[in-house]
Amino acid sequence: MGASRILAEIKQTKPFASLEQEVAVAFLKTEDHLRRMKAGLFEPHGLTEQQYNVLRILRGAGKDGLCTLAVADRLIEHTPGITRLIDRLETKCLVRRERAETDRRQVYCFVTKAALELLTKLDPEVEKSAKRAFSQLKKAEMKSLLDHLEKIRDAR
Amino acid sequence: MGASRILAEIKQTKPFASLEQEVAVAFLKTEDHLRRMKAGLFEPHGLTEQQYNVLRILRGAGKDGLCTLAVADRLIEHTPGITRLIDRLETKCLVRRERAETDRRQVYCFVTKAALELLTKLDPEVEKSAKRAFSQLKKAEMKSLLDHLEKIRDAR
DNA sequence: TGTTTTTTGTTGACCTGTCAACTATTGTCG
DNA sequence: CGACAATAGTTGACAGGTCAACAAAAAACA
Repeated sequence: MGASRILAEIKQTKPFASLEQEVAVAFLKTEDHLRRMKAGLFEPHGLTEQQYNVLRILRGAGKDGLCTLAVADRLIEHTPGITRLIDRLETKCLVRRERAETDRRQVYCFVTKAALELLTKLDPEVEKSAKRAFSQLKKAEMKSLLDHLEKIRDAR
Repeated sequence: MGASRILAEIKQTKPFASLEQEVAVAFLKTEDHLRRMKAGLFEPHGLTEQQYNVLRILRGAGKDGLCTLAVADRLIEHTPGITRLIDRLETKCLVRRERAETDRRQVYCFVTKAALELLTKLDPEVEKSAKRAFSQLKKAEMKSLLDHLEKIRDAR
């Protein structure tokens, strides 16, 4: 039953080549599930998940701001996309950019007041959504999941 | 130590609002890790992960082929992208398409011989990659992980 | 000082995901 | 049969991830 469940979901008849491949597919399905959930959360506010992540990072940076690549660094993802991502946030007046005087290569980014208000409104929704997403897991299960995820990231 | 590990990875100082949010971030990091791993696997063969998935689905369908939306259905992801995805596979001569005679709206897709050969070459690599990705997990841990992932997908 | 290297950020091109709108064909129902 | 709805697929537009190439400024170095 456990094994056949994922097989049914992907409409395959052949069994998995290995337990590892079954985990890989289950992971993919779960990723997708969570991604849709989050998209549904942010979309009503005109944000994408990545845009929200950038805003959170910038809120964390406070009024010192952060230069562009430092934002990219803290993001899951990396350099080239960040410029355009922040472009869109600037267009929406959620981010303000300013070239550094000391090092004129750097561009510092700051959250605007509007962004802070939006984030404040989103905070409880994000929390609620996370609680719901993992509502079927007990605390101990979540901890075990955290541990497994860590081990996956540690594999070489 | 467990908790501070992810905090360090995302270079945040504030603790997580909740265990649930910590799991969400850990999940995101792990997704990214796996995605890069797979990209590195397929890229040398000129394929993306999605293209590979489509080829596997079509191999599974055998010489009966599958109509376009049936492929999309079996994919994690959905309709509109599928046309262009298959366009690119057709360009590479890995997929052949044919309009159905009985229902002229339908377009059936088939893997080509070249695609089958490519898949045969990839099979052991995919298996090896999956084994390595989850090499730090014992069998029981993988099963527990499968169970947790299922519970996440079940949450409403 | 002047040349070279590194850092910071940006742009172009391509692939994918997503939504809305659209075509063509088939099915339904009065 | 003819209007209308449903189905299969396609297209356009935009967000994002990714790579390679690039410009500007700063740092290193001879």
